[in-house]
Formats: sequence, C-alpha cells, structure tokens
Amino acid sequence: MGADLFAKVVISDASYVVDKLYDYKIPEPIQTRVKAGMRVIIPFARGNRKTEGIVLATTDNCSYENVKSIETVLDEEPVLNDELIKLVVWMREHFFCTAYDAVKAMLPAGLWFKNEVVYRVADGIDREAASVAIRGNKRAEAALDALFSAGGKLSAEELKEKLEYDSISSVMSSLISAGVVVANVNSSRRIQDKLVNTAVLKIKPEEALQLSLNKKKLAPMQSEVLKLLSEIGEASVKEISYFTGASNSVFKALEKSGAISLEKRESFRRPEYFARNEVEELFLNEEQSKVFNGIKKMMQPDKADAALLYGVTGSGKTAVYIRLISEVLEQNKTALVLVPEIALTPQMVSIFTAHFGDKVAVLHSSLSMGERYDEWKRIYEKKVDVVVGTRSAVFAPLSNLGIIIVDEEQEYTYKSENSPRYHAVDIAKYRCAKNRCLLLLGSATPSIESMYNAQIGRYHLFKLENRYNQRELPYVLMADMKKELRRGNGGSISSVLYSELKKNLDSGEQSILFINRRGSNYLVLCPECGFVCRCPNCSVNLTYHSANHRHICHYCGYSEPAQTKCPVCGSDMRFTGFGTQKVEEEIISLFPGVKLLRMDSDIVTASHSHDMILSQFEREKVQILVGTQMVAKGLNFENVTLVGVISADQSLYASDYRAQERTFSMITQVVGRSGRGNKAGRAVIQTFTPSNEILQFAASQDYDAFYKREIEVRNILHLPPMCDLVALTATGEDDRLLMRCCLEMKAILENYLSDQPGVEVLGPAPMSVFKVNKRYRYRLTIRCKENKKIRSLIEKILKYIMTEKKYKGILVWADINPFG
DNA sequence: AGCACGCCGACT
DNA sequence: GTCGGCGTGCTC
Repeated sequence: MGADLFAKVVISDASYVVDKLYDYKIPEPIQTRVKAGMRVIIPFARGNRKTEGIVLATTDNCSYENVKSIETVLDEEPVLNDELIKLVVWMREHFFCTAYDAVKAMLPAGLWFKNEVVYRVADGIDREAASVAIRGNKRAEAALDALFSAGGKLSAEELKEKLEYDSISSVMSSLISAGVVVANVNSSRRIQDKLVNTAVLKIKPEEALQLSLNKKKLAPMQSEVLKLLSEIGEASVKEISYFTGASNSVFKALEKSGAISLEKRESFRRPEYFARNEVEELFLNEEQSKVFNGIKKMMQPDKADAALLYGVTGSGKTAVYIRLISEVLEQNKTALVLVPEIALTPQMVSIFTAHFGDKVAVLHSSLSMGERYDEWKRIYEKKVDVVVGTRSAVFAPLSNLGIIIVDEEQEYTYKSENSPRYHAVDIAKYRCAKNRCLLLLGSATPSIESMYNAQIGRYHLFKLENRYNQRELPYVLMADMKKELRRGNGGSISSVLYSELKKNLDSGEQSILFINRRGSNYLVLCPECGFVCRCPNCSVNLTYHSANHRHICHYCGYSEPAQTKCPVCGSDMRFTGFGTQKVEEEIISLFPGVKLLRMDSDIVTASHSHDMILSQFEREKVQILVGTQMVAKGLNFENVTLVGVISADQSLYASDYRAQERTFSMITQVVGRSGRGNKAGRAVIQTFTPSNEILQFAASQDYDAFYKREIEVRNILHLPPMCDLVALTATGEDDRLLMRCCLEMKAILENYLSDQPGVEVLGPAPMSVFKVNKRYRYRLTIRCKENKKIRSLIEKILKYIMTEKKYKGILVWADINPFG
C-alpha cells in the first residue's frame, strides 16, 4: 500500500462565494496519472453532484476529515503549467473572479468539456423491481416511466424535457440511493483532435525506388506511390491520391506487402494568410538601430525589465519588433506579441508569417474554434516560438519566454469587459516578472499611465521620432462647425472638407472619412412634439437601421419595426445623426457619380470581410472610403492623401476621464493614415470647439505637450496613474433597493478605510447608460492605492452582498481601473 | 449560488 | 402515512 495522496481542486461551477481550494483524495489506481493542471470529475456538495474541477496542486497530507475522492481524470496531460496555475490564483485575488473564470480565459473553448449527466437503469432492475424499491413516489414513478420508455438511458437534459417538473435532482438522487438508477458523467469536447490518414514508408528509400522500377512485380499505381514516397518518406493519403490518382486499395495493397504502413497522424487546422513570398530584407535606419541596440541590451538573461517604445506613426516599430524577436529566437527563447485587433491589422500578421513562417501561431477571435484550438496545441506542444494574438493570447502556454511585446498598448481592447476583468498589460507584466524577461510596450500615443511609468524610471523609454524615409507628417486643418452652421451649412461636411475632397477627386488621389460612431446610427425623433423612440428595457434611444428597416437598441438588442408616424402627435418621424449612411448620402449628393465605399459593422459581415473591402478600395482606386473605428487602424495605402474626421466632439466630450486621451490617440491614428506614400498628406478635423487644447495638440501631433497637460489634470483631480480607481458596479431591477445596497456598501467601505489616508469613496453614481435590459446600474468608485487590505475588504463586501437575503436579485462586481 | 434536509400543514 | 412548501446552512 502506497501513501495516501490528495489533490487541491477548484470547482468549475462554484460561485464567487464558495470558490476556494477543496481537498480530494486521489484513489490508488489513478495516483500516478493525476497531476497539477489536469481537469477531473469530482463529487461536490451534499448531493455529490458530479462537477468538473481542476487540480492546482497535489499533497500527501490532508487535514479535512470527510474528504471525498476524485472520480475520473479528464486530461491525459496537464492543460496548465505551473506558471499558469500560479497566475490563476493571482488573478482570482486581483480581479475578484472565480478561479475557473481565470482557467477558462486561459484555455481555448475547443478544449472545454461539456459534462453531461446521464442516468441509466441499474443492472438487473426491471420496471416492477424499480417500483417496489421506491414504494409509489409519484415523481419517481414518472421519472422511471420516462427512463424505461427511452430504453433505460437518458441524459439529464432529455429527462428534464420529458418530465413536467423542473427540479429532477432530488428525485434522481433518491432513485440512486435506492439502487435503481446510476448516474454517470459523459464528458465530451466540442473539438476533437484532427487526425489524418498518413502513408509512411517502412522500407529503405533506395529499396523502395528499386521496387518501384520493377514493373513486373508491381502494379503501375503502386509503383507510382512508392516512387513518390521514396523521395518524401511520408505524406497524407489524401495528398498522394491527389498527385498520383491512387485509390484506397492501392494503399491497402502496399500496406499488406509491408512496404508502407498507414497511420493516423495529428494535423493542425490553420487559417490561410495571404502568402507573402518575398521576405523583405529588414534594414534599420540609424534611429531604429539605436533603439534596437538599446532594447537588446536590456534583454539580459534572467533579468525582468520593462521598456516603453514611443514611436510616431510610420516610424517603423514593427521592424524593431521583428529584429528583437529574431534575437530572442537565437537565444532559444520564445516571443509573445500582442496586437489590439488582428482583423484590422492583417499586414502585421503577414509580416510575421513571412519572417517566421511555421514558427508563428496566430490567435484571434475570428478563427474557427478548431483553428484556435489547433494553434493553441501547436504552442502547447512547443511547435512554435512566436505567438501573435489579441488580448487572450497573453495566456499562450509558451515556455521559456524571452520577450512580451504589447503593440499600441493604450488600446481599450486590452481590457476585458467580462470576468475575469483583466488588463492584458498587467498579465504581461506578471508573466515577464515570473519568466525573468523583457516587457516591451509600443505605441504612437502611449497611455498616460505608461508614459508616467517611463518618466519616473519604472520603464526605460525609447523613442522613434522620425517617420520612415523622412516622410512629412500630414498637414492638419481644423474646420469650425459653428461657423459652418452660421453660414447655413447644417450638413456633416464642412466647406473646408468639401474643397479638400474636391481637390483629391480632381487629382485622382484617395480620401478616407472617419466617423467616430457605430454603424448607421440615426436617432429617430418627431420634429413636431420632440418624441424620441426609446428602448423599453434600457435608458437609451433607439437607432434606425436601414438594413432591416427596424429600430434597434445597441445595449440589449431589442428591436421593433421602424415607425414612420409619431405615436404621440401623428407627424412624420425624422431620422437624424451622423451615421456612416447619412454621410454617404451627403457625399453622393455633393459629388454626384463619386465612387464611394462604406465600411462599418453593418457592412462588414462574414461575406464582406475587412480584407475584401480594403483590397477593393485599393484595387479599384475607390475615391472615398467612409467608415467607423475600422478605418482608423493600421491601414497603409500609398494613394490616400486626405483624411477627414467628421466630428471630434462626441468622443472628446464623453463623460469619463479617459475621453481626452482616447480622442488624442484616435485623431493621431486617423491622421497617420494620410500621406503614407511619396505624396504629402492632409487631414481635416471637424469640431464645434476648434480652440480646444487637446484638438490643438492632436492637430500639431504634439504628444509631449498633450502628456504634460494631461498628467497635470490627473495630478490635480487625483486620477490614475496617481492612484487606482476601483469600481463596484451593482445592477438590479428594483431601483430603490439597489440604491440602499450601494449606500450600505459605501458605509462599510468608509468605515473600514477611515484609517487609510487619501482613500475616498465616490458615488453611488448612475452609470452613463442607467438602465440596461430592465436592470438599473449604479457604480461606487474607490479612489485609493490598491493594496491587499483593500482587496480583501472588497472581497468580503462582494460576498456579503451576494449572500445577503435582503439584496436578493442584485448583482455586484468589482473592477480595478475600468475603461469607461 | 445550488441543493439536501428538516420541519410543518394539508390531504387521502 | 405521504406530498409538497419553505427556511436553513453547508459545500473538501
């Protein structure tokens, strides 16, 4: 008898309140199989319902008396390594999520298990014997009827459907304890490993060649196949058939003769990227070389460090990244590159695949589940050294990390909006510290936080201040929309933008118009009585969508047929707003016959991808491209010499403290799209407040002045990076109860934090969209320097609200430094 | 959060 | 006796 072994397990469906480590005994027969990082099925709670969990550690002692045993092991190999297991625990404490929230963020969905409880009639029990055992319980009889009529076996889902009552668990557990029924868990994965039938040469290549030439002994097709295999050793049956025309019987015959064997080999589903055959030689200019050498010097073995690379748009940050990664690979280490949104930066992917070929894995949201899973597996199996991906790729199971690069680190897409509410840069920092490697943040407009860290010496700062090939920055014009209005132009195109567009149409150069708003938004209102169509579930106005002629709520998805008459006074309703569609219509009426393309979330669907629209724009020399956020990033077209920002104001005067920063960054990016070729670029920014300081800084592309002003504001108003803002958001259907709940949370916070200097609790404030899906939303904001004491207080408050009966129906969550 | 368990009243 | 409703407290 070996010594007892125990596992520390976290449970998949545990709520935040009961989420902790549970001890389970590892039964003797599976003791050698169970390792930390493997998922298991365990009995949990009083009903011993079969639950998925993951082993975080194994020990040889256990202080808990009534310890239960692991039932089955789901994985053959750990799916999380030691580093990621530690990260799970860290995330749980820092982001107020359950351990399994963190686990799920790390694993591709294709690897998740679907655990289905299946009930089966116990061996040797017939219908009569079952009745006797349960002595006439009506519900149990009904369940037995259903079970027997289905042939003795039903999943919990199927059984629930057949019975008229919801809670089958108590009935089923009584049947199980009566020995009439047994329950099993059927764990299946949504994505299976893809296996390909492969022909493998089993004799020496020379021998195979010899044999293939012996036409008397061998059928012609067999000889063809052997000849091919003598050159390449092995290939998939499908490929060989394609080249030779050989049928299945040919392979069977060859296998029988012992010349080849047919084996199932693992294959990887990979998306196709536009093949870029020529790998451009990377020449770094003097400035780039200096930066490259500086950063390279920071990459000392076994040294964690961080750097910020501030490089103006078009200064060639990517070339520096590539050279640094090559350097890392030479040291036999791996590299992780995060990008804000791959679909918007296809160029970036093609550059990386061109340079590192099959050594790169790409992870992003538009991959199919199978592709995503296989890319993950290639990383896990150490088949790749470089990973390029969006937010969740920060969890890529690369071992031996040498560098993590976060490109355009200020982008909001790095912050997760759902639990776990992490920021990819924070995770990257953690991983770099643990792996003792370099964190490199790159940006044309660094976040105020990162630049501050650079200023106080926490990050090394590197600058690329010149555009590649000394290209000039675009010349920026401001259009005063107030003046336009006074002159009687109520449209969305100012006279300045009009004349610049005209110039480009005449010279055959292309223009991009940027609308900082989603989709084809039209506010629907009555011009007579002022009635506005509003969502019945949320406190927002509905917008008109021409695609389906309906009014739609952008928060909950509610929609109704478009109304043409005002329901209050009967007048004709009017659509107003700066949607892409409206701008499109205006352009067409201003420039009849113009070639124009629109790009927004309505147009960009599965059938019309970004790539297709953009390549059409380039190929057909479309004169004007009108679009939302999508046109702001990464596009690189030589013939674009004019960019127009239709309205800078909505974004600039948004209510959160990051609005200025976001607007500056957005305008800088958009303006950078202009003049990427030999011709100089222009940009027009339309605004009602042309004297606004931030817009002035953006127009002159003066990041330093912008930073100086913004950090002063943050200092005076006590905002990040001078402190942290921890948000406690609560939602509920009962407005007054919700308010009471928030006030109690505030009182608890103030009471326990009174000894902490400089800590302040703000709110409760209604969220900018006060009501979503019939639920009201308030937020408390704690202004503090986040620390262990505050975190544990917040954890206690969350647990208290979640379990307190009087607050039934209220949901609360915490978010450190939320975006918006 | 589930969900078993225990207590209690109603009904056959 | 048996059924179902609801309050209580635990989850290795």
